[in-house]
Amino acid sequence: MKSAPKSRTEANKADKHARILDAATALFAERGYAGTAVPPVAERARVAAGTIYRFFDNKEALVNAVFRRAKQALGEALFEGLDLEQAPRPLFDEFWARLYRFAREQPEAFRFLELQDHHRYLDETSRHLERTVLAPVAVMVLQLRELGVFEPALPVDVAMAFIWGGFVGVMKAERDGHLEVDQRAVDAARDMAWRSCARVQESP
Amino acid sequence: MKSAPKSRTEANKADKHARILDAATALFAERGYAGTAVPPVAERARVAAGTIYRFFDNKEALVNAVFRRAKQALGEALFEGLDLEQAPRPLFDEFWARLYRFAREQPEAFRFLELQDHHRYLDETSRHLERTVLAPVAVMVLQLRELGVFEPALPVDVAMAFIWGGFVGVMKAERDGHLEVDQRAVDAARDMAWRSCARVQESP
Amino acid sequence: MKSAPKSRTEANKADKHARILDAATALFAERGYAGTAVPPVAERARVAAGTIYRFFDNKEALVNAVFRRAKQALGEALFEGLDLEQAPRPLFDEFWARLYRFAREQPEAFRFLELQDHHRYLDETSRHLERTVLAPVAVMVLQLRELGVFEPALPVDVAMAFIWGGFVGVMKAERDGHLEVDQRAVDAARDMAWRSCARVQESP
Amino acid sequence: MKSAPKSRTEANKADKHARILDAATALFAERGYAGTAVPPVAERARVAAGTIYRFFDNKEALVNAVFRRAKQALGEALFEGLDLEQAPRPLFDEFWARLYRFAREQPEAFRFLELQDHHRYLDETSRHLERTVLAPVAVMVLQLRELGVFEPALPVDVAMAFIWGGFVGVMKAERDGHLEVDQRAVDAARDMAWRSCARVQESP
DNA sequence: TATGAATGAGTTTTCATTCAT
DNA sequence: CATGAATGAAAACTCATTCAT
Repeated sequence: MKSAPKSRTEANKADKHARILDAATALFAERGYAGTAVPPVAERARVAAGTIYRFFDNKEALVNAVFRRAKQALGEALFEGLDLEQAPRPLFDEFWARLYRFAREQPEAFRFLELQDHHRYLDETSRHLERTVLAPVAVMVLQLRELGVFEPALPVDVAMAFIWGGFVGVMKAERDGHLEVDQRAVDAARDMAWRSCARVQESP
Repeated sequence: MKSAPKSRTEANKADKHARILDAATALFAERGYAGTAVPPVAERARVAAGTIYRFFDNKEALVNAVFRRAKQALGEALFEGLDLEQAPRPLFDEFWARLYRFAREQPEAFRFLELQDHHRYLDETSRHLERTVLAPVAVMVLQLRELGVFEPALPVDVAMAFIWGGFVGVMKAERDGHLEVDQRAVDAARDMAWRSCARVQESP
Repeated sequence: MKSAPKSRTEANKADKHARILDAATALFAERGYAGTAVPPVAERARVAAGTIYRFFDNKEALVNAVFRRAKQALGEALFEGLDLEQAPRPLFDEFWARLYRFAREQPEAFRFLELQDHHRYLDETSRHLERTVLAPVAVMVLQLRELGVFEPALPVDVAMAFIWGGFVGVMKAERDGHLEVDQRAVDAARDMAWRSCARVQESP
Repeated sequence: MKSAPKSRTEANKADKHARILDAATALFAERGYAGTAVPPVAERARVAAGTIYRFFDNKEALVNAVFRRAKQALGEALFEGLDLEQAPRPLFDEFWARLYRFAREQPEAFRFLELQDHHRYLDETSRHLERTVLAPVAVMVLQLRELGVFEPALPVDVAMAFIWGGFVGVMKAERDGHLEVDQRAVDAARDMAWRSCARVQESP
């Protein structure tokens, strides 16, 4: 089921393309888009500066490609092969574990996605992806609310924004040195996230 | 009991200083530090570009001043005159209301503070302020945990990062067009925040 | 023989004028004309920057005034009350002593005069002064040559340039740390200068 | 026995480097360091302004490179292949001729070296070169003194500073229009220099 | 008249992009 | 195609000069 074997040249080319995206992701994540010059990206990717322009029209096209790849990777990390038939709490726990694994395994992509000035350079395609990728989460939240596991009055969009923000906040706190995120901390955050949505048991 | 009236010149000077900080806060919030050139800041502040350098040694000193003023304002908005003797839930609600008011009344300061990766340019004084200003929140969380209102196992640092991140996530979702933050949404987010920490009632 | 007493205001004014010239001489000597900003001159002179422009049309007028005062001072130091009737060697020694005293008592003026980029900003009046002030030296050299004390073939202009340059070279070497100019060194230089011109005794 | 021919590109690069140094030497010599802006240097070197910063970190690095090249060139012009075994007077005459040839063939380098107050921008390496290059002259003077050709009491450092200054003074006088330096003048200056050091014949 | 804050043109320096090799 | 030196427009910053007070 493999795709046709690529020629040496093509493989090489794909390789360079990936190296450029890797380098750009890392540097944009660290210094921001405006704060990153193109030549350092080239250097980190071990290509010439001019080569970047054979793959991407300009710096803005590059950052959009970086964004899309990162967002896609996030979507895959969260949902690929996810068993939606599980009981709510195990499903939620797996979701959280996947989120955390993504943040650890692709820290640059995660961090880049959380940069805040995206709106200045994202094109329509990227913006659309932004809206699409996390859509399954909305479905999950909606279902759990219907099932009576989550608060009936919980607004789905608020819930998603809050939980996502909460996770990001924890990871950002670590980067800023306010916190060390070990398994205990991740679990604590996960439990907070769950409780924030879960239906409160009425005392008898 | 007012302080002595300032001379025209002094008032003017303070004025310019403030106008520069205002302009810089707004533009840094919108475009990021590296993405903002000095002349647009000057133009927005209605001063010449060179004037900025009479008040601030360089662009980095300016962004640090912006940061400090914003952080101070946040601290004041959250804690000034806050009655810590209230019952836990009303106290928490007031805290949340103050947070929201700050985000609404000083949107640029809020946005600058929370939507930027500051670590590249903050100096030691600013970093110290960063650590200091929200310290009272930690105290609050700690007390509520001691009182048995919050989960006994709740790690204070994780809780703060998560709730803060959740709030930021909600405001960011609004800016990104994913959400409209009206009173209902704010209340929903507040309730999520509370539940995320609150001790779960054991079923009998 | 004093000039009419000046009013307080006039004295004050003359004072400021002198302070500005002093400050400018010192800073121009140290940093060069182009390397010296006007505000530091004002600060050193304890006047406001704008005040300088009440006394001098612009920076160029200021540097010309500095030049003229320094050159005049040099002329006076060298020739005022000089007894031209002395025997050649004592006359030469006194001349050298006066030159050295000027370099020591007005080091900034001396150093400023030896800066090399004067031609960029000196106006015609200053240039004329340049040519005039040292004219008496030419006369001295000429006479000594006529008297057979100096070499008969000695070109007056070369002799003046060489000796002046030699003295400057010694003082500059001190500034550059290559040399300490004490009395012994001054005397050695003086003797070199004398010998460089003096008629060589034929061996019998 | 030639070195391997350089590729077009390499030659071109070395060329640009040299052109920039040439242009900078000429302009710094004429207007001083602070008085020279970078774009005129670029224009004279027929490169873009930005190109200068590919070769030199900043303007200060450029002026240091200019200084070193000029000082090296002076050292070579004075000492390369100089036959130290000659009789004192012919050796001195050759030294003087070399000095004059340098001033004529590389007027900008000579002028830059001697007509600037370098101490504001020279780095340690340049300062070291400054002290090193003329060291052989000191040796020469010392030997001639030992041999009894020069005055026994002649202080070497004063002698060097005086003679060097004298030469510079003569060349400066020419540039200032006080003098025309033809062979006769050069010879006259050379003889002055010699006499300034030479042991005086006692009358019998 | 003196002040010194403000100005904005000019300076040094950076960097996205091109193009000869 | 890939390279990376070169470009020049734009950024950060300086400073001679002005003018409201």
